[in-house]
Amino acid sequence: MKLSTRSRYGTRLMIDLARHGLDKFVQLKDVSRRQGISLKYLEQIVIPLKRAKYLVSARGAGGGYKLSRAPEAITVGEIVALLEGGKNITQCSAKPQVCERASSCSTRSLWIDAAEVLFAKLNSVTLSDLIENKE
Amino acid sequence: MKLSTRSRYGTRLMIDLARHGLDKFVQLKDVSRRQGISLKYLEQIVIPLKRAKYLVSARGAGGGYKLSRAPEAITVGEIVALLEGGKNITQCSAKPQVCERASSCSTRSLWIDAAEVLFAKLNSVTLSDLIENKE
DNA sequence: AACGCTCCTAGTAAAGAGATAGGGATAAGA
DNA sequence: TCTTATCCCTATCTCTTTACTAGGAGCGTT
Repeated sequence: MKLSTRSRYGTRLMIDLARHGLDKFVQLKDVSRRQGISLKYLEQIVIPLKRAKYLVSARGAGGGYKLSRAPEAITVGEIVALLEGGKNITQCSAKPQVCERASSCSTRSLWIDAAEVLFAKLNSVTLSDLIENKE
Repeated sequence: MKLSTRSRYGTRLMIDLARHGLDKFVQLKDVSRRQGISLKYLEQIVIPLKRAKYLVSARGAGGGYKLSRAPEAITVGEIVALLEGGKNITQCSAKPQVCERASSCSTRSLWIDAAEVLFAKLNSVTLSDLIENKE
């Protein structure tokens, strides 16, 4: 029941871009230095974020990444859902077939409801809400 | 970001006891059969629940377990928090010292708030709320 | 005394987390 | 055109956790 480093680092990466990359491309090298996260690890985390079009990239010297939308239009919930691989807290939420009891299980709908309130909270916070506080 | 089987099985165990063990002791063997969970695994899951006084046991022939409180007085949130080892979604929530950035991290308080709404939801549901539905 | 149950301690296989490593593709600038 | 900076892709590796399985000791009822 712990958030993975992928979600947490991914969120920090996005906040870093929101802080420094509104107009220009920001290099992962710099994010790595500022956030204290290994460059090679960041390179992996950035892939799904790029595929999902949350950011755009430029290759070659002087390249980097920047947000493809305004920070106000990107919620933490979206980032977490993307990097965690879904909005579910249990396997049976999305795939009832993994448990033969799913159809009649009184706990299953609770796990689904719980995940819903969790992501409702995360979706209520945008990147711009998190820029304010100093590093 | 997935609930462990310990929490999920533990919750089902407690519900099973709420259904069948209000007045008498129920054997884990029977819970195992009804819930389709290995007896040996249940024996492990039951330990923290017993230590935390959510249930009482009787040894020897005819022994077993039963709830120590009314089903209305036990919430799923308590069970999950116990079996997951806390109400936190990140390590840094309870132990800021694991991350040198904790004191100034704008995401940390978000992870804490998110865990709070999650457990608020789980705490709003008691065992008796879950007995109603058929197995 | 025999049996049935809880209780305690180990062990273990598989998966996932959290990285590290090496090099290829691409584009800017000298 | 060459060099360099950067993204991009794939593979590998270690460690921890998860999800069990196993064996037997302790205890109490019958």
